[in-house]
Amino acid sequence: MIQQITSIFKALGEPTRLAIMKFLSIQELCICELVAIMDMSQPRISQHVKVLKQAGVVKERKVKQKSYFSVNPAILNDAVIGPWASFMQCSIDSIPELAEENQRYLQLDSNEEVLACKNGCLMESSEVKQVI
Amino acid sequence: MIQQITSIFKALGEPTRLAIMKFLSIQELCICELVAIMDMSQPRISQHVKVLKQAGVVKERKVKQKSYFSVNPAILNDAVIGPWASFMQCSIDSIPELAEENQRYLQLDSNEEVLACKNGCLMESSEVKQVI
DNA sequence: GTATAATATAAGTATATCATTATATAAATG
DNA sequence: CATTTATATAATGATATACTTATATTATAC
Repeated sequence: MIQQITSIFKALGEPTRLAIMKFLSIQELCICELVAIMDMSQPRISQHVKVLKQAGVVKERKVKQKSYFSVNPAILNDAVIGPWASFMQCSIDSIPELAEENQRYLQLDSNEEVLACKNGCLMESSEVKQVI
Repeated sequence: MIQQITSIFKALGEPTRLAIMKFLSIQELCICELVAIMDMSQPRISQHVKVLKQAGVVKERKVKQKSYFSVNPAILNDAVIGPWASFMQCSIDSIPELAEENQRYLQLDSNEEVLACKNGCLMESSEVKQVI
């Protein structure tokens, strides 16, 4: 789960790839067209497109020896916001990668450093905002 | 615009920061509590929280000498998906950072490399998917 | 089958990000 | 005002990502 989300956000968190996404959202394009638009080397474009493809935000269509890319149509909903919303809304119990962190979270009150830290300002501290 | 989106996606595209976001979504927490939960050094936590804060996805509340952090409540809607949706849905004309790329995009048909590339497979190529 | 075309991969370098250790700042306490 | 507390910053080293150049792959055309 965490890996999927970081993969998507990492892929989109880079200016060149973001620009590529923008153009692919308007029109299906092949590598050579992206090279012309972005005015960058072919390997650079191929590598960035590969990252986008591995993150699942673009799809490939091969015609003869050429590769046409377009954005995953679900990109504005499920493909990007879906995993993010699921992650933020689900119970931490359901996130295996955070099992140890959750154990420590549930036992914050018996943590020595935190107890020491809370002495004196307990009244003002953490309000529970949301319990799912 | 691009800088804002890459800033947000970069901030969220890292496992440690994603985990921090998850815990902050449940409860406001101070640095020492995050240190205990994540079992990481204090500077490491402070640095990651700083990245999240600069991206605008968490907010800070200072009480005495302590800093409490919580997620920006709009994070599931406006703060993350808003800029992303705006970017993907707006006209490219309205994105100053892509002005040069857009010029080349609009003149793809007179690009020699692209013309050469299209000879022979023009029929099968790019279908316009979306024109805004 | 050889040559060309379109894209992908590899290797090397440069840069950016992450993590650690040490130190600095800012606020509160005695 | 010196000391402790809580957090922030700086400096360094380690790792990851990005970019370039060169080469490999894959498919078509001759």
